[in-house]
Amino acid sequence: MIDIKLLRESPEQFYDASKARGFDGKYLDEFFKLDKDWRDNLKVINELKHAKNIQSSLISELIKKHDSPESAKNQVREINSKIDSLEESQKLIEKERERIARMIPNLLHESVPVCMGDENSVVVRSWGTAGVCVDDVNYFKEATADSGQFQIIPKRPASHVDLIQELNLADLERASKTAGSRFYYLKNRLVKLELALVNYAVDFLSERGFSIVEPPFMLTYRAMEGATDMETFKDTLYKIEGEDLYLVSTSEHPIASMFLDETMEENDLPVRMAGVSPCFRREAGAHGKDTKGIFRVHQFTKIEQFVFCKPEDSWDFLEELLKNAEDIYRSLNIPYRVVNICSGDLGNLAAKKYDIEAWFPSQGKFREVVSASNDTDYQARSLNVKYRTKEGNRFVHTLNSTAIATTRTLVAIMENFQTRDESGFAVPEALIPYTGFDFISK
RNA sequence: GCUGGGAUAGCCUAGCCUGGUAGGGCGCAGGUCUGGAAAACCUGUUCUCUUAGUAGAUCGGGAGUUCAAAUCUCCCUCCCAGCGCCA
Repeated sequence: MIDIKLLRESPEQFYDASKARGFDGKYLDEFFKLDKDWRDNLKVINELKHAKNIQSSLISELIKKHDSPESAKNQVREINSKIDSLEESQKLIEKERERIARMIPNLLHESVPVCMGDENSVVVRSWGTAGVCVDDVNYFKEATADSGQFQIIPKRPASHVDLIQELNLADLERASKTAGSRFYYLKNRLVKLELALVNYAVDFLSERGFSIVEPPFMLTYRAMEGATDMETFKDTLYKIEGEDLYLVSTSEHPIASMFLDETMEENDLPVRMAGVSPCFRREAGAHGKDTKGIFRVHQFTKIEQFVFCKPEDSWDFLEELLKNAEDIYRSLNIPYRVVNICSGDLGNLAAKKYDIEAWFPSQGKFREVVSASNDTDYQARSLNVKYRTKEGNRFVHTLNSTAIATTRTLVAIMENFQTRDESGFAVPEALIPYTGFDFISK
């Protein structure tokens, strides 16, 4: 959530940020109207309570002096009925103000490109030598701002959908029978390769100072609401029937909410954590997109980087998280580009976001595999996570970034390391110590 | 799941039986003192409000009784111990 005090003090920057994100400022107008009502109401309530407290101590004195307190009692009863009705309407105002305040997006970092639509996001750099089919060369050049290295390949490799069925690496039909579309039974060496990716990412991040966390895979509404933007995302979450529990859609959320309502010590910051968890996503609204295979699924495993830090350090940490993720993809030898996501395509929490998009030669496209965001104090405020300084308690800054989302990375490997004859694919060298084999074929 | 004991400010703790301004300690910050420090003493330590007060709120959460609830009643959550069940 945004800083309400800051919003009252300098509303202009919030109007600017909203405009850049493609919202009109109506909900801000609405907020200010409700906030004024709330404050006016509060003033009256506090005055009444003050009068009540005076009468109350008067009663206590009268009783001590053996005088009759009846008239004072009646006065308190009268005041109480006024307070009751005012507080009732105050509650309604507060609830609505809260609902609107939670919709107000974070301010933007100055380096975020201001525009609508993901095609306008700025390509920061590209890496690796991509295998590009003749038909895709123009797209590739454009998508890398003409700076991408590539090698012409005679035709697009087999799609991962065909390959996993051909090589007996997954059973999609039976998963759709037992669980529905967008589920999968992974099989055989693909399971080992997935476990290798998990272990590789865990080791990689351990060596870079992250502690490893396997969080709860479900969260209460309170924790989930603090960690994410429920207004936008509640339709994408699975709810456990009859319980106040939601399946996590990323370990970002259980890790962010780990310190809910806590005050951390300044010396304990920064905290770097690597979360390992399954991610459950309803993918509502994604009908027709990537319907086949394991590219977009309801359940996958992800290793996530998360940082709690002091406000003055968070922009450096965004670069650190991006570098870690890039280094992982470089070590796997998967070509990619880095994109600075433009204002119209940012989530409400993020002040700035980089995506890493891997090259998928059989789709002839760059597709998102990593998303690294600085949420500044926005998430920490909703979760009430502070740290102690000599000048008082301040909200921490939080950042998150994918390290490896297994299914998409598996697809990237299958497509980029495929043999010309489509009979199999190589295991990236960095993973061989984890798999114990260097090739997957029939 | 059952029985019992708990939850008070960053931490520890008193108050609860018997309703009437939440007290103390530690830690931290500032001050007095000092050449400097320690000790001692003093002040402060959570949240809200643009009339910043002789203001309001706050004792795990919610509801109730009452003029008044940390305190009494009911419901819920979590923690601890014992018992039960269990991969």
